[in-house]
Amino acid sequence: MSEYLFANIIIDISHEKVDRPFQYIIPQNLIGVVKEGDCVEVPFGKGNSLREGFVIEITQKNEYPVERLKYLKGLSEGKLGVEADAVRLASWMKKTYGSTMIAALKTVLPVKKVVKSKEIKTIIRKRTTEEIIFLYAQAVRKKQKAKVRILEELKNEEMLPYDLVVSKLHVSSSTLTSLVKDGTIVIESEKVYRNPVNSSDKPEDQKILSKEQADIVSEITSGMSKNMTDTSENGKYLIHGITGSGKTEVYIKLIEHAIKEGRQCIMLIPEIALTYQTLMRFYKRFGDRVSVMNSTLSAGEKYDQCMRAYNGDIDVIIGPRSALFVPFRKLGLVIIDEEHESSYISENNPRYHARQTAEELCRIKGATLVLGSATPSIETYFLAKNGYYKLFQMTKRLTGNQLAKTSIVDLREELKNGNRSVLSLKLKEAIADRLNKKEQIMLFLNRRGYSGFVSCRACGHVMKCNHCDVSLSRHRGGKLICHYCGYQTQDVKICPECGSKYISGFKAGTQQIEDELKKIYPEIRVLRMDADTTGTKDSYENILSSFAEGEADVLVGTQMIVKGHDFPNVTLVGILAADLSLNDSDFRTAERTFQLLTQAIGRAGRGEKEGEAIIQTYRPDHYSIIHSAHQDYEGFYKEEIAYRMLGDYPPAGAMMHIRVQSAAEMRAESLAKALAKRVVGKVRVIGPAPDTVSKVKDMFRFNLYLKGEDIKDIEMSRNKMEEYLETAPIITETVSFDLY
DNA sequence: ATATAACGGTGA
DNA sequence: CACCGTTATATC
Repeated sequence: MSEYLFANIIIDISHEKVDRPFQYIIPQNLIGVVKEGDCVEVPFGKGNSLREGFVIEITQKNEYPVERLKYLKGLSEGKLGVEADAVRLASWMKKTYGSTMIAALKTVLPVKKVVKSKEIKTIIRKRTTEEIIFLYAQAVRKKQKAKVRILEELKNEEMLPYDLVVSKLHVSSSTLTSLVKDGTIVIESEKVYRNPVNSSDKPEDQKILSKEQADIVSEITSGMSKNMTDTSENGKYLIHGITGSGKTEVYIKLIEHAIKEGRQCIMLIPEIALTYQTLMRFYKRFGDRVSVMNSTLSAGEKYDQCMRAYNGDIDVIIGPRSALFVPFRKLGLVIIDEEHESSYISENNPRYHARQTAEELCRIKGATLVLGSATPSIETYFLAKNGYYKLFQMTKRLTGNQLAKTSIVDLREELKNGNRSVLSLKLKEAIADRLNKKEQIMLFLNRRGYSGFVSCRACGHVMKCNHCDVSLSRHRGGKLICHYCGYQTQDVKICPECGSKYISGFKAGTQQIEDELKKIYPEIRVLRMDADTTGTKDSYENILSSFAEGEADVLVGTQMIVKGHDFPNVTLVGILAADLSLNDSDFRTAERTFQLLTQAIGRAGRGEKEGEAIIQTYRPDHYSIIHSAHQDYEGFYKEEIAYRMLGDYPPAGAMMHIRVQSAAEMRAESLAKALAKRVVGKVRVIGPAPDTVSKVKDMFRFNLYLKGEDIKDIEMSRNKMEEYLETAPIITETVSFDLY
């Protein structure tokens, strides 16, 4: 320890490797003046030439002998606007999510990588539309599916981006070479890349907005324009629009407006929903001013994208949460589509939440934030109701076709009537009907939360914790444990509600369903999609596209099948056990169930034909199921928010989840207990208790929950815990903090 | 980035 | 071995 204060500084971040901070002494007169995230001038190198750097940490510990440290020169006005903004954002992330500054910087700054410049290839059509149509018909006849897909696109487009065709249309390079050989197309490299699809000369794409859409666009754009002169107050909006109400068109208009004002846009999309159709709409409108980022890009390619943005070569970036950190100089608009999606929360450190981070980014940049969803998260909707976001409702479907006719089947009745199959009578009939009509079916198995909870097959009763209103799960040794508070009780043999002996852990996988279907309809062609059948991202897309091509009658799957893709020929959606996710042990289960069901129902009847949805459940009276069957978000919200208020769950109060992992069970538990003692302020501690998955890869997990009215108390408690962790003798333990 | 140390080849 | 050009290395 010494009497000095030191500043850890990163020099000239855009050029240097980010992971090397240098330490300087803060001179007396600057103590209290220099803050974390500030841009400062320091003498650097042998010549002591003055360089600009960013303060990432202020500390009393010197990592280096004091005699060899230099003095910080002073504050710099920091003309590197983009970098300074990034550092500010990183500093906010560090504070909010409790990561290290280095980790935060690494996510925020584009990591410089030596890039072997990969040429961008373009496919150019060499035949007339008539010839293409002829070839298309020929391909259909020969059942050349890949060729059909590409020719279909070529009917309308003179040229297509090569990457997009390969990745999103699943056309292999061999297919393309054969097309090149017979002279249908040529492939050109980026050097001579011209973009014929210009935003201005494509008037047929300028769809006329409905009144609903136009009103939203005009209100948000006028706010954006005001923002040009006064950036102190940036607009924040939530668009609640049912599926098919035309949100994308609104986004496009908003982006156009921002570009007209010389500003750039970031549009976040859940990775899984990045479909070819959606992308093409943006390409057609914005040509080469738009760029897409996805997880298949290499680090070098990602860096390339960032440089293009930095140099002003593009105006729009579309991508998953990491696209938020693309360094635009004059960012004017951030759009987050499907705002409620869980993929917006980062899994690794810093565990940032894209919505909150976007909000801070917009504040720093004076940019407008637009959130969109058919089923907004309760938190967001709550904030919108309280005026924090301006709320817009889009209630009309553009196509005019109706939402799927939805019915609920009570599985308890089915069992009473002697049907012990996973498929109810009504669903079986509907399946037979669709098979007859050669229409397609999706069966959705809500398997989330299948973690050994115990339910009665006769009455649907689920064993619950007496203190938490969450389900208990069965553990080895005949114990039922609440993973939320740690409450334990003995396993039961007969249902305490109805006395039936049909009480057991619920089991049903996609495999069983496939077997069952094959038994009843031997001819049926089934495609299965779950974590087991989709090892790679590619196989996931392959299954979806072969289903879209009509290669199967039924698609059976878990969550993944309800997102993204439109299948116009699907007229029946069956939800096999709607309440399974209700037995998740966390306060957001009803919300997730509602969202999933709403999305699943929305899959039926996307084309011309009318759709039908059948929800099978043991809980036909549960509000999340009833409201989703009626597609009634508002009704669901009212009940859900009342429940949150009652239990002090977010958004009514702040809540944090702390997970302790250790190879030794005892150590994990005792560390969790030690952490619980560090809590300060008005904070209630719940737990520690073993996680639902109590052991993963030989690491035992314990959870601790903090609840409080004021988020500051919780943050303070977290800081205390982190302080403790620095001194604690931790060997194999890891701790993660997660703010809800 | 940039100064310097270290390296390494060349020609007298 | 002095001399210069290249390359590796550390910068608090």
